[in-house]
Amino acid sequence: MSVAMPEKRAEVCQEECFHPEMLAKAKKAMLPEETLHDLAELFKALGDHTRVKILNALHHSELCVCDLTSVLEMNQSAVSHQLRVLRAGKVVKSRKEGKNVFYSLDDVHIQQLIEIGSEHVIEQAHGKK
Amino acid sequence: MSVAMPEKRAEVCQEECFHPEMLAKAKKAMLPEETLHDLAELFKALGDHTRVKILNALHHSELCVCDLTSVLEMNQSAVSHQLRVLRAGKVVKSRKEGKNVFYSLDDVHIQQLIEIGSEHVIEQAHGKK
DNA sequence: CATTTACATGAATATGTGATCATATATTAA
DNA sequence: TTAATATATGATCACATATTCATGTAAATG
Repeated sequence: MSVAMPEKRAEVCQEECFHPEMLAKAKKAMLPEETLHDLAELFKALGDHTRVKILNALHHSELCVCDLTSVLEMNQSAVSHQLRVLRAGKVVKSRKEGKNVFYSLDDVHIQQLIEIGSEHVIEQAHGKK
Repeated sequence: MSVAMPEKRAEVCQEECFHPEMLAKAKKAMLPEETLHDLAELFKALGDHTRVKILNALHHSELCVCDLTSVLEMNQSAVSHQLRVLRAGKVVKSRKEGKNVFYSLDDVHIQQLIEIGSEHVIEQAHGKK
């Protein structure tokens, strides 16, 4: 095979994929590139075991870095590095008080994301298989 | 390093970090490890530019793979690979019809995650700096 | 049957990322 | 000032992951 085969594999199916109106509609309803980019970055910031644990710990109240090292049972450096990612992704905010820095969830959206996400995975875990 | 330095750096701050009750409360309220793990995997599945774009395209209606290659302007292989990740993470579901496979968001939670996440990043982008 | 179409997937590669170690900075105390 | 404490951060390394290429598979069609 593959000696003189100029016919490349179809990059897009040729039958207009059954419902071109839906396709056109979907294309029109796409969020702007920048928003999609930021959205991916947001979820990427949430998409790590350590960071999810941090957010879960911050769900009810602010905590300082060393509180978090205690909850997570991880060393301070690792926690700080992850907090940096969460700060950069506007997922948490920080407040300095003396030698301590207190972290909390950035806003109610983050709380909602954690809550809805938890509901989802818990539902998946229980039955519904 | 490490000749006679018994004094290791404090792994946890020594003053009980100002509010030990909050700490105890946070520890108690932690979701089970398994849930946190699944939650991180869920967000990880959402945390990619290509996959966010796929979910955005699927927001209003199901689409087949080649519809998606058209919306994303990516080759079919790359799209299929990402769909596999979304399937594994229970983010989308699929339905076979003849030669085509139609994908749609798994449930309303996923829609909500996209909506709330979008709100968040749009708010961040507009002012509020 | 053989061919085409729509999709899935293994391998390879380049890039991204998390934990650790060492160290820097800032705040407080002595 | 010097020392100690709380946190931040650069460098490194091991590992994960996204895209591409090539190929496999299932359904429809001739």
